[in-house]
Amino acid sequence: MISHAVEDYLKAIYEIEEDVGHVTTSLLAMHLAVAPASVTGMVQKLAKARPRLVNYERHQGVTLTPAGRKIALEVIRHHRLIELYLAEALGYDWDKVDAEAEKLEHVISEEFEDKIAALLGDPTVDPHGDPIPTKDGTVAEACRLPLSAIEPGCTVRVARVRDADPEFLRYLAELGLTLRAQVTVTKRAPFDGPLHIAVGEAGAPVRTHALGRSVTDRIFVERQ
Amino acid sequence: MISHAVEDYLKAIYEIEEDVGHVTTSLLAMHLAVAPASVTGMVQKLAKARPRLVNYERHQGVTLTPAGRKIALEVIRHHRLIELYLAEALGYDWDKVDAEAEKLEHVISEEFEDKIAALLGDPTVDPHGDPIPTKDGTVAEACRLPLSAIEPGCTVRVARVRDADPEFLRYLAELGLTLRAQVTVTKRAPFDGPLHIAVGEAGAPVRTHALGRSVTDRIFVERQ
DNA sequence: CACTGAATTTAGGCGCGACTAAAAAATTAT
DNA sequence: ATAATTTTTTAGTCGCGCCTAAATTCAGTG
Repeated sequence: MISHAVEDYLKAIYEIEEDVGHVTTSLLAMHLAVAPASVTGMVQKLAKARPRLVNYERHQGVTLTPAGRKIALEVIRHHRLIELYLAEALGYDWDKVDAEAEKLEHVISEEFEDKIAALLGDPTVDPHGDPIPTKDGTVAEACRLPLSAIEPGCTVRVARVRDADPEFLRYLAELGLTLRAQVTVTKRAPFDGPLHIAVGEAGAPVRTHALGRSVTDRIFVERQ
Repeated sequence: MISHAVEDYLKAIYEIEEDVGHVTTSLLAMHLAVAPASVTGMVQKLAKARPRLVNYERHQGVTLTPAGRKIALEVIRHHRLIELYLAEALGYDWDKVDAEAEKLEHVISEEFEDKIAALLGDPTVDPHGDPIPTKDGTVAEACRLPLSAIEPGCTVRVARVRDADPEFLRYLAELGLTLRAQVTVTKRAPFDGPLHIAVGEAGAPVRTHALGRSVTDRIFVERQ
């Protein structure tokens, strides 16, 4: 039996690997809100497990083995399916879904997974635009074009928000910057000045904002 | 923070208290699939907790304190709401809902509870006919009239099935004996002979069965 | 190349909730 | 009333996942 803790470690390793590249003890410790020494201990256990779940050599960081990656993706699939289900079926706001999914992801059965996936029509992204891994363990390439890189004059759509902080998500929602919202970049200040944007669909009231990099770097968009 | 284990103990104590009357160490051990010594240990802890969750004196059995009962009822409310939600919203068969709810009951938030309760229209019974405690901790009197006590000639409705065994529940479903099914008792054999019944609504095809006490004692009915 | 500061690992421990084996208490039978 | 049986409790352990404090190893600088 795989414990919840192990699932959390594997998921965290996958996520850090994905958006930092190299997984260190201290990054894992921060991500999991645990002391670095605890991470070392657990990682050593995962490396000794049969089948091995991670590759580990002291001071060299951690990588997932195929077996470890498989489990990580199953948990992430659960997480993102549940997030979407909570939003679609129960009317959750997008800032609340992460915390609830964090707990549910470890306990739902295969049957539950299949039922909500079918009910949602085998969706490909969760409410933050993160891709939902398929049952056989493939993940679509995530959108990696930050709003901060868009030239003035371009119109794009919000495709992904890379942050789970409820306060940040509520802030974005207030600005109208929800998933699939249309955004036109009107002006880009030199250096690291704010980005001026207009949010809204054609024909609907448009709201304008000036946003710093800490915001625009976390919003990924797709050209239309 | 209340652990899942503590919640399971309090729930088990409540359930045994309800349908046996006196809660002994060994009954609890069986119910929880745990060694009797483990029960003694945990019960002593619950009795020392602040606020005290159970009343306990060695060799005298256990009872819930108001604080313990409150927690037990919250967990049971979760359990039964989830069972009904799984059946209604996700199309689960009634033999599968218990196992899934057993895991989910410990992790859902208040918000989740409220949302599914509202979505189900504040229901009063779960798919097995067990009453769902209200949020303020009141429980409707459960139906206590066993099918085995019904006189030949009487027509009743299935109001509650007091068994969580999936195999048993599938067996009942096969006979047509689901919640709210109409049953007419046609003949009662002397002593502990089988009870002859006819299952089905007026105008619909009726199926007849002969059932032993081990079955008819677990089915509770209401007169129409 | 040695020094310094940061990151990582080792060592030792703790609380939780389970276990087994053995003692003690309660219940039932003689 | 006492002996035999069952139930319950005590005593002592174990694995898990976390902690802190104290080594150790790494990486960047003079």
